[in-house]
Amino acid sequence: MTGSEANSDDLLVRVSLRPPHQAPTPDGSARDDRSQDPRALRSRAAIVQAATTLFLERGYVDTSVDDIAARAAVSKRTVYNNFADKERLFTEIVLGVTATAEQFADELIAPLRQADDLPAALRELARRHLAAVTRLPVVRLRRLISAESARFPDLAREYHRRAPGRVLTALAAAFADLAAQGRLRIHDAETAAQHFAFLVVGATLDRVMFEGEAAMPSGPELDRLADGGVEAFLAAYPPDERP
Amino acid sequence: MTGSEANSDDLLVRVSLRPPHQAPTPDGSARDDRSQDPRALRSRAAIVQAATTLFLERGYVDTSVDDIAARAAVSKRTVYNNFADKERLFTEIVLGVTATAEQFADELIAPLRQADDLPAALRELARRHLAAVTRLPVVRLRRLISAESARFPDLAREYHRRAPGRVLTALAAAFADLAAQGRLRIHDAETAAQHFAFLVVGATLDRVMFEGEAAMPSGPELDRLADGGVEAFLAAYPPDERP
DNA sequence: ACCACGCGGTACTGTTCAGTGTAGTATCCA
DNA sequence: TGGATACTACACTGAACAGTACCGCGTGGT
Repeated sequence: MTGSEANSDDLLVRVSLRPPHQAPTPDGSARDDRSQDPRALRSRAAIVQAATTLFLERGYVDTSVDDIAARAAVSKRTVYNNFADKERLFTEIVLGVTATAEQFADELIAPLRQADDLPAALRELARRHLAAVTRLPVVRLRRLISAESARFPDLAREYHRRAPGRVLTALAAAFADLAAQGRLRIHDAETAAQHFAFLVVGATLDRVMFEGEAAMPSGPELDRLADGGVEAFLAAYPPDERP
Repeated sequence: MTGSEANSDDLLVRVSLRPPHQAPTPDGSARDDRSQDPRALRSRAAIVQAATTLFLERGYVDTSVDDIAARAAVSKRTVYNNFADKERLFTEIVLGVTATAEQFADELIAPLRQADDLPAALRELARRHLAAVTRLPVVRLRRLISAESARFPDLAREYHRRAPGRVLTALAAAFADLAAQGRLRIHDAETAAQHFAFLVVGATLDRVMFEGEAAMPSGPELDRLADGGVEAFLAAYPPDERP
């Protein structure tokens, strides 16, 4: 287990351990959902961990259920006891990851609203954003989901809406506020948010999507790239001085 | 065959019909390369057409050699007479497409050098670029190559260097010239090129990579997006007036 | 202490697919 | 016209893999 290996922990994967498995008690009787048995919970967690890692490392088709079971130290039967089939396992994992991405987006943008020094806040935001987006498991997730967007179109849409899209909508909302306060000269907040985001992450993300992990820029290089994007943004959308 | 179907013609696929097949005549005798027989040429072209379409439609793993042979109206055996294996067929096709992308990049940037009205030339360039990059087969190619970047790392690097990368280097060179002529206020041409490209195509490309063909913006919408990117770029990197 | 149930192990089914072998046919070129 | 060669059709191998069946075990709840 080398240090450079993709670890699902990196994504803070905390997939719901109480799946909706069946419709909740349509007959009214107390539910014997396997969601209570600690054995089932342990197995389920192990499967999710293993599957997340493997899907990100190898993709959907090149990951077999046998591989997942082996890595989770669980029998294949147990996988199928917890997940109806491979597709549901995949979608559940992606949606779990998506939820954490959504949370990240909100936390990323929040500081902007009470920033005294707007340029400094934007620089900090940009650095965080670029660092997050170029992390290896995130890049792999992007590759994976876009590749499978034909097989799982709804899933791809949902991911995009809640992960990269969420950053843009939150950013646009913050920009709109700042514009209303007269602190940023912006007429179309949504466009400005897109420009900001892709000035900062566009080129690097594109490179990393194709060139392997080897081409990953160093930390200082990432900061330089982020700063360059912010500089261009501030030139295009100049902040008004504080009154 | 519906109008919305991906057609490999869209990419102007003209894969080399004279493959390097074997090392050229190591024994010195005149080579009987199958590259002369019109039967072989016809088969080879049909296979390339079919494989290009199918790989773009379904991806690498979900396209079987049987499918390719059937679509090319050729026996499977003929496929293997022309290409050593599925992987080589794939790489040869991608490299062929890459070559046309490379050519497109050069033709896209060329008009910039003799432009009288620089902002107008940039707007025109941006519209062309965005339109090209969001075309369905191109998007599918991006998905495909990034998805297979683990299986074909060299191929992915090569594609990126020669297709999206080529646009950036050509643009950077043109910007550097314009800056030297005092027509554009730029200190780092490479950074400026990246900013220009991703202001124009970033957000749209990202959306289209995930959301299916359904979410593809209309032509006028694309133009609006391109114009918005150019406007922001010109604000950040103002052109000096012509002397 | 009991026993139900989730578990591991293993073997199995059915299918898909890359790649090969072969024998006979059609096309090219000299 | 004849010899070479690429072609088709089809059968086949071997491997991988999703999903199922079954059995015996051992943990967890009561």
